[in-house]
Amino acid sequence: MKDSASANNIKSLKVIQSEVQSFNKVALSVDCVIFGFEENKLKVLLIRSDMKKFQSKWSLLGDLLDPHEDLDAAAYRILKQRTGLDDLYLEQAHTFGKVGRHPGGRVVTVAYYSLINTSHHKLKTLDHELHWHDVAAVKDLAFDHQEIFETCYKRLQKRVQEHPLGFSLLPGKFSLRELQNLYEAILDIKLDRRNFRKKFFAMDFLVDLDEIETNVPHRPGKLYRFDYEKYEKNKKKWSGIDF
Amino acid sequence: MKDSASANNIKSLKVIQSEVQSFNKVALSVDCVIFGFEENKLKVLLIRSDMKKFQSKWSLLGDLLDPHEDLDAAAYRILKQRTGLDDLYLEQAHTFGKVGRHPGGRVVTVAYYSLINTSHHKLKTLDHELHWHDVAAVKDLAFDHQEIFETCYKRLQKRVQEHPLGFSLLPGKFSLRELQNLYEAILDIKLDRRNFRKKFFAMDFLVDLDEIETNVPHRPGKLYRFDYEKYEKNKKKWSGIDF
DNA sequence: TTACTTTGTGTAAAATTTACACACTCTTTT
DNA sequence: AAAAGAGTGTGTAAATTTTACACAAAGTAA
Repeated sequence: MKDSASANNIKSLKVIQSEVQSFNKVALSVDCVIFGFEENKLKVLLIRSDMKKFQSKWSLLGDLLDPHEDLDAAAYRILKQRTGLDDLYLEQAHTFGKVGRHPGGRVVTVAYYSLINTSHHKLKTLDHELHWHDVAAVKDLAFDHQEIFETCYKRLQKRVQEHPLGFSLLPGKFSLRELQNLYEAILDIKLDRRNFRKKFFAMDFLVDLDEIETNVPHRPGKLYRFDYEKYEKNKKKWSGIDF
Repeated sequence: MKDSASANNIKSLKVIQSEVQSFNKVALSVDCVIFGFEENKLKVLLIRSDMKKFQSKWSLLGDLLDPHEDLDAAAYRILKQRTGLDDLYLEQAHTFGKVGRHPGGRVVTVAYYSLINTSHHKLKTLDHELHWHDVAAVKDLAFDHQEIFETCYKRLQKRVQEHPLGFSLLPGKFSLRELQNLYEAILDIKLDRRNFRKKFFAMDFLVDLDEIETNVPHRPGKLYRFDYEKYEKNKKKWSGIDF
C-alpha cells in the first residue's frame, strides 16, 4: 500500500492519477433508511432483497454510486426512485466498509436516513416488493442491513431531540396529540402531556390554525402547522438544546 | 445506471458480481483529523500536500483504502503510520463524495477524527512535513480538507459534551486546571472554575492521586487521573447528558 | 341523558444551573 | 524575612428548568 503522505517526494498529477485509477478501487453504494409514521407507529421502508442468497429477507433501499454523480446526489436519486419525493430531509449517517459485508465483492456503503410523510404519497407498497415495517419488528435483514438500520435509528432518535425533524413525518395540519404520539414512537418512551405541550408552545414555532380535528370519537383537538420561518429565525436560540 | 432494487427479477450472485466489478468503481480514501493539546491550545496535525498542485498548502493525513482491508482498519493503519500509536479513540465523522473534490480522479473520502496525547509521543514534526497547527489558525487547506476539518472539529465539540473524550488528550496525571483549559480550548468558551470542578467531581471518575503539581510559580494544584472502570460502570447514568 | 373518551390548562416541589468571594499555598521579589 | 503576585480550593443563595400531578370542558356513542 502506498504511503502517499509521508513520502518525501512530491507527486505529479500523473502519479496521483495512476494511483487512483489503478488497483485501489472499490464499488460504493448508498443505502437509505426511510422512516415514516403511520397508525401511531414509527415505520421503516424495506424491500425484498433482489439477491438469491437473501431471497427471503428484507433489505434497505440501495444502489451503486454512479462514478459521475455526487454522493449526496446518489442518495437523493435513490430516494426519488423509490418514493417519488425529492423535497425532504436526508442525512448521511455512517459509512460501512467491512471487507466481507457484501457477497458480490468489495462494496463499501454510505448510509443515509430520511423521514417522509406517508400521508403525502401512498407508495406502491402492494406489489410485495416494498413494505412499511414497524421499527420495533425489524430483524434479520439481508447483508449487514440490520446494523445499518440500527445505527440510523439511533441517529434519528438523537437528532430528533436536537432539531424539530419530526414535523416532516406529519401532515401539514396536525394535533398536538399526533405530535406527541410521533415523539413517543420515535423515542420509544412515554411523555407527560402537559409538559410536552408546554415545551412545544414555549419553542414558539407552532401556528394555531383555528381548526379542529374531525371524525374523532371524543373532544377534538386543535390543529397546528409548523412555522418554518419562525424556526429559522430562532434556530440559534435553542438549537442543540434537548427538548 | 442499474436499479438493482426495484427490478423485479431476482439476480444471481454472478449478475451482482459483474455489477460490482464492472464500471461502478471509485477510489476510496481515508482522511484523519488528528487533534492534540499543547500550550493550552487545541491543535490539529497537518502535513504538506504531496501534490504539485497543492504544494504550498497543508492537508490532512490520508491514504487510499486498500481493497483488502476494512474501512476502520485503514483509518487505524494511517493513524499508526503517522503517529506510531494504535491505542486511542478514533471515530468516523463523515464521508465526502463530490465528483470534483480530488484532481486525481474520482475519490470519495471517509473522514475520521482522533485525539492524541502529545506528551506521549513527540512526533517527527521537525522535518517540515508534519506540523501541529492551532485549530483557530487553520485555513485554506488543500483539496476540500478545510471543509472536512471543520466538520470534524464541530463533531468533536459536540461529542466532548456527551462523553469524557477529552481525557485522551491529557497526560495520565493532570490538574483540574489543565482539564478545564482543555475543555475551554475545545469548546472555545470560558467556563466558571467552581462550577466546572463541581460538575466533574459529581461525575465521580476522577481519582485523587495525592500528588501536586511541581514547577508552577504559584500554589500547586492537586493531580488526578481518569478512572476508566468507574466510567464504564456509570456510563449509562450520564451518557448523553451534557456536562 | 348518561357514560365515555380525550382535550386543555396551572401550580407547587424538586432538581439543576448559575453567579459569585475569600482564605490558602507556593513562588518571586525586594 | 516580609510582602506582593498568582492560581488553587471551597459553599451558598438565586434563578432557571424539569417534573409530577387533577379537574373541568367538549365532543361522541349508547
